Amino acid sequence: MYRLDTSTTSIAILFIAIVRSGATMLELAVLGILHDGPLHGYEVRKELSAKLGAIRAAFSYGSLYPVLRRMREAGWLAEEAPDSTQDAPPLTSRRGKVVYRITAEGKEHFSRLIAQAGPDCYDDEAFGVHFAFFGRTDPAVRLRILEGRRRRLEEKREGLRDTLHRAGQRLDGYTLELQRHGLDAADREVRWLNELIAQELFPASNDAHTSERK
Amino acid sequence: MYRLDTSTTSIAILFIAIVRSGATMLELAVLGILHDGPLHGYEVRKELSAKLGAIRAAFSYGSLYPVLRRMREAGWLAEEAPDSTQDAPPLTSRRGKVVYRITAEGKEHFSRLIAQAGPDCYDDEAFGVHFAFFGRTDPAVRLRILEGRRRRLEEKREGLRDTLHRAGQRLDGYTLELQRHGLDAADREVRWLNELIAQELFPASNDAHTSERK
DNA sequence: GTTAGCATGTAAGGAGTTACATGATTTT
DNA sequence: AAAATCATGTAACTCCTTACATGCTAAC
Repeated sequence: MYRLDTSTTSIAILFIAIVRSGATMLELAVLGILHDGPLHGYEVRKELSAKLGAIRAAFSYGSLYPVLRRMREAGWLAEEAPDSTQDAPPLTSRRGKVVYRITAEGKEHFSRLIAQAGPDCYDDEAFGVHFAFFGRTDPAVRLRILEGRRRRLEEKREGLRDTLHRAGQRLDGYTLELQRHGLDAADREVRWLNELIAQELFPASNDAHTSERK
Repeated sequence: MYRLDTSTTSIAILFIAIVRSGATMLELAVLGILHDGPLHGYEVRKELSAKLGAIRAAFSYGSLYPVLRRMREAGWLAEEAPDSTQDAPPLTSRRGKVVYRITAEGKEHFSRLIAQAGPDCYDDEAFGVHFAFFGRTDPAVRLRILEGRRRRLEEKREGLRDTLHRAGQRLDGYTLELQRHGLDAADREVRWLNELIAQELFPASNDAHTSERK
């Protein structure tokens, strides 16, 4: 009995350790972006800014570079040999570009992070980052995330409607306007998600209104 | 000359200290919410959640309580005497509710924070918080913030359009969809801001389409 | 008399930013 | 040769969350 308890505990701890191992958005995004080919830090930021421009401002170098180093140390990234390509070899002293590529371990880690996709990933930002990498995400996981996000937004909508009804009269005009705008945005995003979910379920008709019913 | 230099430096440091003195969103929000009357911590969170529900999730107690304490120490809040009202006096030992009210200094600080309103306050969240307290904001400052926010969104829109045009073909369908949705949301918010700005400038016609032209 | 909800707090740490410091390469 | 831009990095700090710990009050 004691033995069983102990091993159960160990497994639980291991599980927790895996589940909550520093899955920051930045790490996920870096793995995702390097999936498409090696880049150096500066380029990583640019690509990330383009890919995630819709959902957040650019990451600062102050967070990017340390993360790249840590990810290399963890084995998820490796420094690309600077040879082969016609980059003039440094010749003088050091401090050239450092080109990173994703390793096999890195790809595995990325898949694990994506598949895990817990309730955290229904937040505005986390959802956006996950969505941006849907191209490399399992269809079942895609659906789960879309539905989770929709759920989250529906809750938010309810909260806002509640506030408008129950406390509406004692809120000033600007606050009311803010609630209305938020409610509207949430409504729109729910509709957007509905379309996306429908497309995931019935990937058929590529837009044009076909005569098929439903 | 030396004297002048030294005092100039001192003034500069003091100025910096004032300008960048921990103007967190939470502090601003607490001051704003207590402007309407004294509350204890638990209630502060509830009121804040209602007021800011459109723009962010509830603050955690883990940040709220320490902030309340620091703000009391700074003199912006004071503990409301628990007397007068019919709250049964504690009788036994301690740890009753702690009711906070805003002080005169707190009101001043709030006004200063609002009037300052730098470029930081055009971010999604900071803008939302500032907007929520427009009822206590000087009209000129309101206009400045609305226009700054609009500017910010226009830049974002440009960035997104750029990405769609210049890198559109090498982005996958999901990423494109994300950009389009972001662009749409930005468009909408710009239009919303345009209406708000118009209302600030010409506070007349309270909605109904009057026959006045323009 | 014990569960559930109200209420207050602390300690540790996560995920980033800002500001700084430096060097290489390209443009003017 | 100066200025701009590309490129890498560190140290200190900020703001907030999670997880924990505690106690009071009402309802069942």
